Amino acid sequence: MVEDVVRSYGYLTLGTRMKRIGERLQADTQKIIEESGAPVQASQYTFLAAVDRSGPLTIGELSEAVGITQPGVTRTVAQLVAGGLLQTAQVSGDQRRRIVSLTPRGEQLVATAKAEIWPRVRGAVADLCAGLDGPLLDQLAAIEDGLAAAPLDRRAAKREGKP
Amino acid sequence: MVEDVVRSYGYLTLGTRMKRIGERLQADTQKIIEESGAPVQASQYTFLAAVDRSGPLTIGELSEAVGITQPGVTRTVAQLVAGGLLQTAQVSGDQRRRIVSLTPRGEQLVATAKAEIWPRVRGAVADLCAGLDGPLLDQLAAIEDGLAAAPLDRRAAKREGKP
DNA sequence: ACAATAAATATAACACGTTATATAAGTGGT
DNA sequence: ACCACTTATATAACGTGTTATATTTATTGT
Repeated sequence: MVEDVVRSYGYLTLGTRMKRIGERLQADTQKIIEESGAPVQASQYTFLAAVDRSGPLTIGELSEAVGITQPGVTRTVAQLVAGGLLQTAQVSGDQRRRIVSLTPRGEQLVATAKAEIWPRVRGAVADLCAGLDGPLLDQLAAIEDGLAAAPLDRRAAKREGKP
Repeated sequence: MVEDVVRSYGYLTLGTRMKRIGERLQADTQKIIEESGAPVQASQYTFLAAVDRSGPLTIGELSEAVGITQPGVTRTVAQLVAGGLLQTAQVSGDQRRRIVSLTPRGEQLVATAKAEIWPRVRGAVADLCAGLDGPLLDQLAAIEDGLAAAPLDRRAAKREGKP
């Protein structure tokens, strides 16, 4: 067994470590989403959720809302438009802006996600993080250990098996 | 001002959020590295640190040590070999394995990093995380706010200005 | 009114992780 | 000895973020 350098180095490698945990969580979340058969990537839900929550937004506003840079938003929006979940329209009076909104299919997908998928994800993460407290690095270690012991999708299944 | 959806959604978007914070930390770290003129990406330091810490490792062991998948390791090692910082050798008795070790230049780069760069990064992150405690989501919010107020490279500079 | 500047979005090139699969080398049972 | 299986690394295709820059449309100062 080789030592986990990222874990051993503490604050020095905090960025790498948080990114790594985030990717792991997203991958696990993706499995939960796939069990439900929704044709969406975990990261794309963030976009749908933003428009659902705040109403139609321009590309720039959406960029602020989801916290990624504008080129990233432009691309993901294009994918979701191609998938029939989002649509864009021009703003009257400013030809530069485009307003992004949910299509009927997008609305429906969000409604289903709200009812069925998001609660499972939230529950699984809450299960993972239950009782966490104290120094950040300790909590991160607990999350890593927790994920190794039982990934999110297993936690979601378990919670529904015996509520 | 638009609402930050990832932050508002709590546990549901924890993966996205941790990934985002990790990327931000790495980007800030990269700035500190560049001030020192080292020809290395932040994420590549992890590889050098692993070999430095554990001695020569196979690709597979390195994959465990840095916590990323084997294809990712193969690629990054190839880049560092091309950059003259790592070298690989065959294991006698098993032609499949390759052993990765530091070149003299790699050794020197690690020595410099240990003396000059890593302490600055560690100090800046420690400054950012000073006094953090309590629930995970609160700590993440504090980190986000802290980074917005003063990125890591500014914290590193400040600490050296008035110790 | 128009030239210069600013703002919004698009495009290109890259970084760095993933999964799936190919290739080559060892191992074990008959 | 050899066939089947396993193990170690390489390669390919993709996801999703970034920065830098181009393009198009507004805005502003003279």
